[in-house]
Order: sequence, then structure tokens, then C-alpha cells
Amino acid sequence: MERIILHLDMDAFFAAVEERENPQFKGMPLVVGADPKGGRGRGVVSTCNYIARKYGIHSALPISKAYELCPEAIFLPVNMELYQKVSENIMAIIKRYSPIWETVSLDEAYLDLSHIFYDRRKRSIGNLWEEAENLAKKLKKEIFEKEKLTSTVGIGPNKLIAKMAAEKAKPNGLLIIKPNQVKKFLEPLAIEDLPGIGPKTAEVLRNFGVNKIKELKKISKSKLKEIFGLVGETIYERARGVDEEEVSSEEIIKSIGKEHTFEKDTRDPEIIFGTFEKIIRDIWEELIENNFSFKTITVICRFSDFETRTKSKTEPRPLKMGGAKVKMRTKSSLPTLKEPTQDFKILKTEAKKLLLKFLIENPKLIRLIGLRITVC
DNA sequence: AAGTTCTTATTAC
DNA sequence: CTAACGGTAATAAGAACTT
Repeated sequence: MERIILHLDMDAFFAAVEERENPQFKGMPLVVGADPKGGRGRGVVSTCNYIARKYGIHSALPISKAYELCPEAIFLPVNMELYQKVSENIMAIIKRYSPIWETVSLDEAYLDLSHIFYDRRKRSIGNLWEEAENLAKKLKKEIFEKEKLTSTVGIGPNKLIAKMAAEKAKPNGLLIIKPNQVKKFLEPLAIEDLPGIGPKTAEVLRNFGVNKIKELKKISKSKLKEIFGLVGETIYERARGVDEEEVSSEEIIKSIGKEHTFEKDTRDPEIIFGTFEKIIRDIWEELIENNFSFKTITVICRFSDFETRTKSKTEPRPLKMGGAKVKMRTKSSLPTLKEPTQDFKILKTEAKKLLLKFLIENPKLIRLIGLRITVC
């Protein structure tokens, strides 16, 4: 059945919330992210307002570069609790517009509107899209009146098109792409505009003379599969505006991780293990809060030259019960076989063992350490 | 040969 | 000098390993 999907994207969300809370910054370039520390900061830009963007600043830009581009900008730290609260308010609003919703991040959400007009469906399909447009205007208006924040909405026959429409309409925009407009909408766009095509994939495609989605469509599915594997098949479908992903609020957490970049690269064991133990405790707390168990521990280490490596260890799983009978195992018979566990001691000792290996086998200064566990 | 584990690469917000 | 480059999570692929 044909669907009508809406994508909501808050405009420059973190920066917009800060502007709202600090009206004295209105009209000035505003950057939310790491502390620039006079140009020596190690972090990146989280979000910036549109004035800052005129200087070439954007999300994920190293904060040192942002400072260089516009030292007179207002630099604010990330106040995640605040944005989280505002996000909850917004999500509470949007959920009332459809029982089928999906939160993507603090500032993005999808709604499936298909069924809304289904019950009282009157005449033509075209009418349904008009009603979707009215709903979007109402939604934007309600968010603005209640939260004083502007947003952009994209509407399309699936999540892919809805998202791309919003991307093209921002800021404070509304763009509706009906099924018969999908082809015209997509073909002139750059390949990077297609979700799933990042810098690396784009570079490979450019080497094939492909720059626009229209050109991408000339490459066969089997060729894309040959070059990019499974991703290639997805790209083939997406280039044609095909996307069957459901809007669904179910989320299954598969891993929990924490990373920390040091102020300065270091080999000081006090600093390294002190930081690491805090990471271990934080992760374990989150594990217990969610009543998860873990089965794989992965330690991440980034060296001063940015080389990033991982080491992981999986707790061996219990012997599989095959078709034939398996002898009952007694605990004492498998001292080395462990099941997924919540045990803090195991997490701590195994994680530290892995980290120690990095220290032993590599003399370079360390920039970042991290820990991730896959949960079940 | 099949299933697991380990590691790296890529993407996205 | 020459790049600068956070934190969190998912997914895919291939090599290495175990059974």
C-alpha cells in the first residue's frame, strides 16, 4: 500500500536552543561544541547557527578550525541535559500526530501518516497529500508556538524521500515530494545527497565518472554489488527512490560504549588507567540500569598519529545443544566456559588486560581510549 | 565446511 | 611543522580461528 511518511528535522537544534535561552546572542555567530581553548581545543563543532555557517563553520568541523575561521563567534559547551529536555517536549508533540512514530536522534523524527487519512479517506490520492501538508504546517506551528524553535519537514512516499526532502528544504522549510515527483527530485541531486553515500563511497563513484544521482542510475545493480557489496544494492534501490523501511519506535540496544580523548597525548599510567576505570564503571552502571548482560568486550586505542586500533574478547558461549543429546554440563566441568554475564570483576579485569596489551606492544603516545561491550 | 571471533572500514547524528 | 578531527552506535566484510 502507498505510504505517506513525514520527516521532522529541527533547525540547527543545539544552537537554536542556546539562542532561545540566551537571546543576547541572537544575530551573532554561535557555535556549540568543544572548548576552543584559544584555538588549541581538541574537540569538534557539534552544531552552529546559520550565521556561523557563513564563515565556513559546520558540524563535525574541528573546533580549532572553527576558531580560526571566526574567533569572534560565541562558543558554548554542549548542554546535553537541556537539549534532551527540549527534545522530549518536541517528541511529545509529534507523537500526537500519529501513533506510528520513530525518534532518530534528539532533533529528528519520522511519522507514518498513511493510515491517518485512510479511515476518512474521501476522494483522490492527491487530497491525502494535501491533508499531509496541512498536518505538517500545523505541526511546525505548534512546535514553534510551544518551544519557540523552527523546524523543517519533508514528506514523501517513504523515509528516504521524506528525509531528503527535509534536507533540501531547511531551514524553516516544508517540502512535499509525491510519488510521481520522486524521479525529478532525485536525478539532479549529487550522489552525496543520498543517505548511505559518504565521502569514501562518493570518491569511488566519482572515479567512475558518477557525480549525480542520474548518472548513478546508469550503473547496474550487479556492478554496484561488485564494487560495494550489500551497500551497493541498497544504493541501487535508493537512487531510484525505493525504500521499504518501516517507521518503528522499537529500538534494540546492541552495544554500550564510552570513549575519552585526553587533553594531551599521554603514556602516564595514572592518567590512562584512572580514566579507563571510570569508563569501566560508567559502562557497568549502564549495563545494570538496563539489566543487560555482555558477551564481548572491545577496547579502543587511538595513538598520537591518529592510528586507531581495537582489541576484543568474547566470553565463550555455552556448548551448543545439537540435534543429538548433549551430556548435562556441571558447573565444575567447565571452568573456562562462561556465559554472557553482568559481572563487574570480569569486565574490569578483561578490559584492563586488553588495554595493557596496547601499552606493551606499542610505544606511541595515546590520544584516546575507549571501551565498548556488546550486550544481550 | 560451517560457525565464531577479531579487526577494520564506513556511515550517521 | 601542516593539518585541524568528539562521542556514540550500527552494519558490513574479510581474515583468522575453532569445531
